[in-house]
Amino acid sequence: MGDTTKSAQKRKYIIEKAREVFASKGYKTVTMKDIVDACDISRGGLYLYFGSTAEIFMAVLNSEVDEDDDEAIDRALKNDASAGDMLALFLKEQKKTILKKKNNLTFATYEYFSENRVSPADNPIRTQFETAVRIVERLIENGMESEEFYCEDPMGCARNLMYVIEGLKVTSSTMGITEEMIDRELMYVLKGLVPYEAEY
Amino acid sequence: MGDTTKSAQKRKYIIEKAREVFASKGYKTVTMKDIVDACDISRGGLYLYFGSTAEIFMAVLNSEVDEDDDEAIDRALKNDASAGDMLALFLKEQKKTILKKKNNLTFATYEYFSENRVSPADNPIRTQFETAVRIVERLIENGMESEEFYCEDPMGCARNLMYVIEGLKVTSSTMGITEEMIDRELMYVLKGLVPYEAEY
Amino acid sequence: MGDTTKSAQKRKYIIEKAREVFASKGYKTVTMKDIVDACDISRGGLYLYFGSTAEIFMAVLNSEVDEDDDEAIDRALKNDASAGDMLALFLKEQKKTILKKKNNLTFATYEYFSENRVSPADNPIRTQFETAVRIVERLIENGMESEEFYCEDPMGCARNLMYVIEGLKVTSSTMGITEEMIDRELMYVLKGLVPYEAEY
Amino acid sequence: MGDTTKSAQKRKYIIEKAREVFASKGYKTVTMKDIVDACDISRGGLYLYFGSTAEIFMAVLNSEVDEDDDEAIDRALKNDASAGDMLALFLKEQKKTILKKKNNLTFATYEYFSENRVSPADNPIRTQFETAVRIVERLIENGMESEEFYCEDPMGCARNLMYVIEGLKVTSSTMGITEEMIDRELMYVLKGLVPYEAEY
DNA sequence: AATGAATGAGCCTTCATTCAT
DNA sequence: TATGAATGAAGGCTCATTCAT
Repeated sequence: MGDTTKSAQKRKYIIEKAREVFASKGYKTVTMKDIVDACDISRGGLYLYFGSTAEIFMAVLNSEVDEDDDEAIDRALKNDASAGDMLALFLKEQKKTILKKKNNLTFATYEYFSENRVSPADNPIRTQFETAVRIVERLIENGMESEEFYCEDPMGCARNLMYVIEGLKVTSSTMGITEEMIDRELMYVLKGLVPYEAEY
Repeated sequence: MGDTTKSAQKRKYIIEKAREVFASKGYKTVTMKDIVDACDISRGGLYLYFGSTAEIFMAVLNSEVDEDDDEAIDRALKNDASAGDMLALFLKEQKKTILKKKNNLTFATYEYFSENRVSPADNPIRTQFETAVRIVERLIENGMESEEFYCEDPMGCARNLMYVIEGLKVTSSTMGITEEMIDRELMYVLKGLVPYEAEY
Repeated sequence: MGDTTKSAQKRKYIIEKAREVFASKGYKTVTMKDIVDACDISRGGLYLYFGSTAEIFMAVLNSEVDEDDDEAIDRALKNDASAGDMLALFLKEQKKTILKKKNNLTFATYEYFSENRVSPADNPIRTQFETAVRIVERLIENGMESEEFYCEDPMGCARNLMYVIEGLKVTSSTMGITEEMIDRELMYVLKGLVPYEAEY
Repeated sequence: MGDTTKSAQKRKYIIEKAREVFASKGYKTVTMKDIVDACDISRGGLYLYFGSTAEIFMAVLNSEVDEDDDEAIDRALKNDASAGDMLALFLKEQKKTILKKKNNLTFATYEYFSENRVSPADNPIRTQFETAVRIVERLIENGMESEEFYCEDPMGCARNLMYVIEGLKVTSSTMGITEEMIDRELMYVLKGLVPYEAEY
């Protein structure tokens, strides 16, 4: 699996370097020259692989191989973890994403999709958002069966949680945020799920 | 109050025109030329008033003189409105902001403060955010006194609401959003406040 | 008549310099930089006046204010010259055009209209060609009235002459030509016009 | 006759493909990349055979192995055709050349020799031109012997005809031309050859 | 022979910024 | 104050040409 030709390797290398550039500068102000410099290749050389920053950015996004949440969730599922543990794990991953400085593409992605409107179905951040909602909803339902959680509207609660997380992400990108602030918000939502006391 | 000299008038005029530009193009990609064109003044003329797009953008932001929520709230307060009505009014304003296409500086502001990190105290969107939280918190408390609302953690609830709104804003800028989607999320939060049934 | 503002003067200056460039390099291979260098202005400066070499070339062509043949012809007409003298004058001008090295736009014009096909009505070289045919035809007819010339098909003869001249022009641009060669061809045509002997 | 090695075959193949490129784009704007693309070979591969577009163009020209007029003329001569028929045949070939869209190198050739001045003796279009003049002259003389034609200056007439054809060629490249226009001009010249009436 | 990745020069175009008027 | 011409830097893109494989 995976093309291992030299060309494919270099493509991968460019994508990696470009991710760093986008993570630190956002999307809009990144130039082909920025990426050329980061990769230490020639101007023309870059054009052999990508024709524009938009193309590179899409390649960067597509290489984000869902390793984050989903993989961790899958691992957790296989381990017969409790719903509470799994939700905690999910939230831990989200926190990591919100807080990480290096390689954080959140804002660049906002910029890209603010400039290039795509249909909802093709919009990866929307798809990701909706997937996350469904995952959380499922976790809540599982938690209700095992009597770990109590919730009158699991789907509504899942959406509420994800919008809060989206709000935390943008807050982090634009105003700065601390781990405590994230914990406080997540905890508030979780409290609404726990029958008698919070255990997050 | 307010400088009414010709110079001040022109400054104001530039700011108005510039707001339209930022609202439609965002922050990063706006050039001095864009603003010169929008204002229909000379290149050199603009420089007499502002030295960069950053400077103009800050002027635009500072001219956003709290006319939005606060003014409406103030009007409402004077009218002896109930807490429920006032919260409904506040949310209506927020909805309007999220949905409006023209003159919507939300994303440009994100871009600006993502690029120019300022200390929390000087960050107007943070200040605005915190002000909004305090207003909502106060409204909830008022509502509890009048037994319109029931809430165990008014501050937590207020913050939850504002993060959801922040999430809705960025969703609107990047994925598109409908009025129904906004209503659904706001309703979910409000339901948690109503003793027995939702009346929003 | 004629805009005398500084801007118009500079425009004129650029056109003059550009003409020299097109005359020596043809049309296709001329770059904006070539013209910038010839004018000794800045890259950006040129763009204030013209957006492309095509635009400049059209401006050069349009500044070719018919001073050549027509003016000379007009002068001649006013002087009550004989048809023979006038035709001789016309041909002298054509010869000059064919032979001149400096400022000869013939080939550049060929290149331009070979690349940018325009409708016959808008094609200046076609218009010029047809005008010339009509002038020659008229001169022949006048010459017949004054019994200087004899010709069974004045229009056919006029066209034949102009196609020969066109052939001489392109020959000059691509193979080189001498004054003698031109004279020989023109003389051949003229001989067909003279009742008994050639007097050109 | 003819090298049949693989290498020579490939050279031939490149020349053929290149001819199409020059015919459709002219000479000056053709790049090595254009030819590489047309041949579907590698960049480096092309350089094994040719070092520049100029070199390729000369190869294309040299492969134009007089198949056109001369061959047809030769065929005609062998068939004991009359001078009138042969001249008609010659003109038909010329017309075909002027009118054909595909594979028409006329203008590219003009461009090449306008840029690269060569001595008259080495200039293939000049050589071709002069050969054609001599052929026509000969045909006229033959026609006089057989009393098909009458002409006081066969060489002058032959040159006149060929310059007209040159004029028609360039007109075709730059302004467009119809078959009728060509016929009209050729007919005009022929009429001058026919003792009493035209029979072309 | 043949490939095609890589380089770097060169042209295009747009902008921020300055400055004489 | 106000203008807008002028500059030069910066980034985009393409191509001729080379070279390791």
